[in-house]
Amino acid sequence: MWISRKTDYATRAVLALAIADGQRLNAQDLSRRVAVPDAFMKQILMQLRDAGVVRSERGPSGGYRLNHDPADITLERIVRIFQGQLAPIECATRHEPQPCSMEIGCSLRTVWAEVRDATIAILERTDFATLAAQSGGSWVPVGLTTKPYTV
Amino acid sequence: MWISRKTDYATRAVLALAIADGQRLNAQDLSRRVAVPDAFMKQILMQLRDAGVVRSERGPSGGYRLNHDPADITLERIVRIFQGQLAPIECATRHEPQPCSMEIGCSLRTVWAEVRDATIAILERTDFATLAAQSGGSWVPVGLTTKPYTV
DNA sequence: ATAAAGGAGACTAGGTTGGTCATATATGTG
DNA sequence: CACATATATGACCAACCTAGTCTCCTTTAT
Ligand code: SF4
Ligand code: SF4
Repeated sequence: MWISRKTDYATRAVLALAIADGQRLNAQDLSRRVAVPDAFMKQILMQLRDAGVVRSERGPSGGYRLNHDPADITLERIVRIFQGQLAPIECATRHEPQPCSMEIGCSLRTVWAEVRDATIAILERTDFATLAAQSGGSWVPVGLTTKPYTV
Repeated sequence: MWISRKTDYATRAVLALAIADGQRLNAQDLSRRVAVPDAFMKQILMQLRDAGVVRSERGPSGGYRLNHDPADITLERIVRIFQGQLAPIECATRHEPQPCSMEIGCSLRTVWAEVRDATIAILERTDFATLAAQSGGSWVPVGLTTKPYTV
């Protein structure tokens, strides 16, 4: 239970943009498509923009679109933006692990490292082009009446 | 970073007891051996007792010992006691996943399920006899001067 | 000019984490 | 029995994190 709601929301947004296939979507539209409170969605989109994942255009008929080919955006990248390190415990991060007074000869730490590596492997090989393809072009919350992805 | 300090402390305690090989250790001794505040260690040992992992004896020269063969105690079991579900997100738990309005056709969810399965597989195949063996019979915090595991 | 969009940042209720402290109960030893 | 040493129980707490909201400002198409 370590994926925060915010991270989940962000991955939803990126997936929706990947499915939209280059179309520009505004924050409100996007927030309805992925069932996220729109004020919160805006905040999340800012972070995605700062991280270079999406780019924004202002003014009426402005909005957001992906900054790269969906095939080049991995789930690992999005998760890292919002969650930081992927190791289950601080002593087992790949980069600058936090020292622990028990770490000498700690066999637990190698297990956590295994979990870390397995997790990273899965998230790195998962890109949003594949995820979009698996969604078959349609992915909407239950109860959304407006036709999805048609202006 | 989803393993809480408490869970880490609990796994340390169980590993120390596994290394002690059936010897009875009291809370204070144990707390020094694994570098955990002793009042907190007691609280954790209560939870481990309630879960049936350790058994306790009261009075002078009382203490705790493992309730089963270390080979029969998996890391998965200890983690579940303190953390509950192992899935990275509520919608992807094996038992009674939390419904989500986006779940129909959600390709993200299958990825989280992959992460869940990989994690569980590693933690289930890791038992404390193996972990103890890998520690080579000695595992103490830096700075502990008293001879470990010799009365 | 106006309206529709993004941008920046302060604020917060409620829950979780990582503990502490006081007190009661059980038991081995002399 | 008295006493020291242990576990047992439960209340309590500060700090931090989560999941948001709200207000006001700037940009831009028409
Ligand atoms: S005890 Fe081992 S697993 Fe736990 S934090 Fe220290 S090094 Fe890591
Ligand atoms: S959007 Fe998909 S991954 Fe996220 S919570 Fe809903 S079902 Fe799970």
